[in-house]
Amino acid sequence: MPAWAGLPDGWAVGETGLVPGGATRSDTRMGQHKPRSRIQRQNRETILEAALAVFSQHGFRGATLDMIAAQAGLSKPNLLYYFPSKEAIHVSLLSQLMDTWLAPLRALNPDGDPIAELRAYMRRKLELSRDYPRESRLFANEIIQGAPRIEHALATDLKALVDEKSAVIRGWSAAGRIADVDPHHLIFSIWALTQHYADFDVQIRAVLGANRDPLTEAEGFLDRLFTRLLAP
Amino acid sequence: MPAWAGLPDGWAVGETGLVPGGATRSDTRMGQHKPRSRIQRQNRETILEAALAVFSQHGFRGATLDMIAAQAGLSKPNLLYYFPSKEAIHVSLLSQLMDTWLAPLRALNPDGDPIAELRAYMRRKLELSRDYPRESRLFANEIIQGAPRIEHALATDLKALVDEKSAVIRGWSAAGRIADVDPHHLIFSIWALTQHYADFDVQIRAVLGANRDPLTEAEGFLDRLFTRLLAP
DNA sequence: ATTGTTTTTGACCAAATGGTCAATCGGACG
DNA sequence: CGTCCGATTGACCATTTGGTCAAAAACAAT
Repeated sequence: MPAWAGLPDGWAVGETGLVPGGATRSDTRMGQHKPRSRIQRQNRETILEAALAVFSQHGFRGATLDMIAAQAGLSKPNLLYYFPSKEAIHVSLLSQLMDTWLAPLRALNPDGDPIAELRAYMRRKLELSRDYPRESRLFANEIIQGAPRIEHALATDLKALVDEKSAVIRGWSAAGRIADVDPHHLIFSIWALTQHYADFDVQIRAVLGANRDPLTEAEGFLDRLFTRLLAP
Repeated sequence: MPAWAGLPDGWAVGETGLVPGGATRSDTRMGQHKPRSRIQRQNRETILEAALAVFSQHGFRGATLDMIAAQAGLSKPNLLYYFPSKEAIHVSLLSQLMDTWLAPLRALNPDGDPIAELRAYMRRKLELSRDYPRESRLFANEIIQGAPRIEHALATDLKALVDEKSAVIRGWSAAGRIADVDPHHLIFSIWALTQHYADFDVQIRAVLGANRDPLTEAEGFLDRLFTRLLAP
């Protein structure tokens, strides 16, 4: 199963999945690509799971269809029976990822307690780093290389969401309920600090040495950090 | 010229540069690979500069010798006259980079004012993100993919340096001159927050929209953040 | 000019890689 | 049992790519 199964999700968005067999779906309603057979869903999931492992570790170009096929336990032509191309697999992963990735920010409740809400947001993002490091690295790889495949989503969906939540945070500042910090950079700092523990995992473990638990320690550290930063 | 020319550097370390021509250096002292002709130094620099641009944008496997050759204005066989392989170019870049990258931490002065020292460290790292984003991304690419080529340096050189400076910071905490925070995670937070502005540049600009200057804003934000975090 | 050395490159090569295709397999159903 | 259709794959292909090599330029020293 895909790693993000059972998350505060919402599917939606892109999903560039062309149905195998080539034939156009007889379904008239647009965007209704679901009716795949049991075995099809199964294999698509297997492939995406394998592709996640390979893409996140080697990047798009570093990954080969053979690697993904081997990891999935399928033949290469069989991969291409379920996905039209290597890029389609990649895009499919990215579009699923976006939702999972933004869910924690979506959940920021304007009516909750400001500091509690922001700390909860940070903690949820840290949980993603702990539980879904491969997804984090897949995303990081894409952004570092200039986000060729998701730049548009960043400038539209992501920007809209961040702007919306920034307004909320600005309101909290104005009301004196949290310190007066730039909301955008506050959000960036949450991203940076939490994702760092997934993306730079090797480095962190190399520096800390074995028998220390980076993610657990991070929780305490970051909690203190944001508490101090946000105190009015 | 390489982008990091004129930095608080120190060369040293690896430098896996085999001298073209195949002949062994007559120099008896080990590690003395320098005596290259003017044109050789020139072309090696041109190649490394081009390779930095290409590797940092496409990752190791995403980069091709043809891209690098084109960027450098040289023929592909000519590249391989100056470097034995694609990997040698990459390693050469990484080993130079390590020094530049760690210089700011090395400069942390145990006898200075704790908060001023740590803020200065943060600011120097942020300057690296502003002035050498390609180097930052090259490094990030390598770490994300498991640091296959520099894991050893991380576990030895880097760990040693961080441990050393951590002891200093712990001393400051114990003396009540800064708040009691875990030194390792404090350093990680500086890395995360500053490098994020280089590595995730596209995302940040997409979210902030044009006509905002991320790096300048970041300086103020981060200064406030660390001031609040470290206040005893 | 002549000779010797360093640089440069066009032509090639073998391996890797994304993708195609015709043929085969397998199971559901009549 | 036989038919049909989705699933699977071995063989194959064109292109890309890291790397080689022998020959040609450049250049230096006499």
